Amino acid sequence: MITREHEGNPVRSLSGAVWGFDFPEGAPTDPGVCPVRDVLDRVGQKWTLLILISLDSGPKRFSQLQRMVGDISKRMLTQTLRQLERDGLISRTVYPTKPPSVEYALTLLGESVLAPIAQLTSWAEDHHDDIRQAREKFDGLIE
Amino acid sequence: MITREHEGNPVRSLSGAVWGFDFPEGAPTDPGVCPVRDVLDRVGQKWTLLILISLDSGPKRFSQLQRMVGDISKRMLTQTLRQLERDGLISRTVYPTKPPSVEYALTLLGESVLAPIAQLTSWAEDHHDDIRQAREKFDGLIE
DNA sequence: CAGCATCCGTTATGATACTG
DNA sequence: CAGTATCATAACGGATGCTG
Repeated sequence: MITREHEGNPVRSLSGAVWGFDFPEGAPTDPGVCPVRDVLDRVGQKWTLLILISLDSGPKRFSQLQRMVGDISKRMLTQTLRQLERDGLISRTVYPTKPPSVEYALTLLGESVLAPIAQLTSWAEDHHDDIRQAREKFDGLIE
Repeated sequence: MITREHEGNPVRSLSGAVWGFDFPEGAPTDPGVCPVRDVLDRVGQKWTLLILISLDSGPKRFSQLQRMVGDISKRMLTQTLRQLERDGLISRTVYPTKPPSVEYALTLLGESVLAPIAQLTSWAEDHHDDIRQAREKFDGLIE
């Protein structure tokens, strides 16, 4: 739900029929109350998608992911992996070898989110020419 | 394409068959080269979706949007609208009345992006219980 | 009404060094 | 190997005041 409890505020519903959820006034983007917001935020984060996509081809170890994703720092890799783990999208398994190795893998939930994400990236692929042209036109006009 | 020109870098393709694009090493998230990244960034931005959804029910004026979206500042509303206009997702029409009124509306491109976005928000709706439970479990374990 | 300019605090991200 | 800790910086976002 894109909603926020905001006592005493008038609530007007927008496109509820189309979107399947109500869309009241107040700040509909308050995280912690709005899981849609959470998901959207994750998607927008710099490394989340790259990691999920990397894991789509099977479980990977920490350093393996770091090489696959490219120039991500250990700091951001750790942070993003933790978030994804907390959200239940990936699993983390420690093998007590020496030195230790840790394996990350998509959970069923993590696999399921890749479908709608693929829709979005597919749209981007299909329309990036339109977007590029629109930008050139726009930038040409303002100068 | 989630790619970056990174001269002299070895390029390994990941899941190209599944994702419809190559996914080389280097920093695949460099904006300006990667429209997918662009779109994803927009989606993750705080107000983009709320504005697009608001416009889904028909053209709106500036102050009308500000009321609908809730507590967005004029600054952010202007900024986000400009971006969307530049990307060709919305149109901006100025009516030279006094005082002036400006109407924003979805373009065909803007309408088309709402479909994949609806997929994603729908997924979030369907699975927000799973996510919430995963978080509780995770947070319970680390304390 | 519909902005734009400015200031300023918060958050996101990166670089680097250290550890079990 | 797989992190953690610390520091620095850049991008984001909000508040306010001004203007055609």
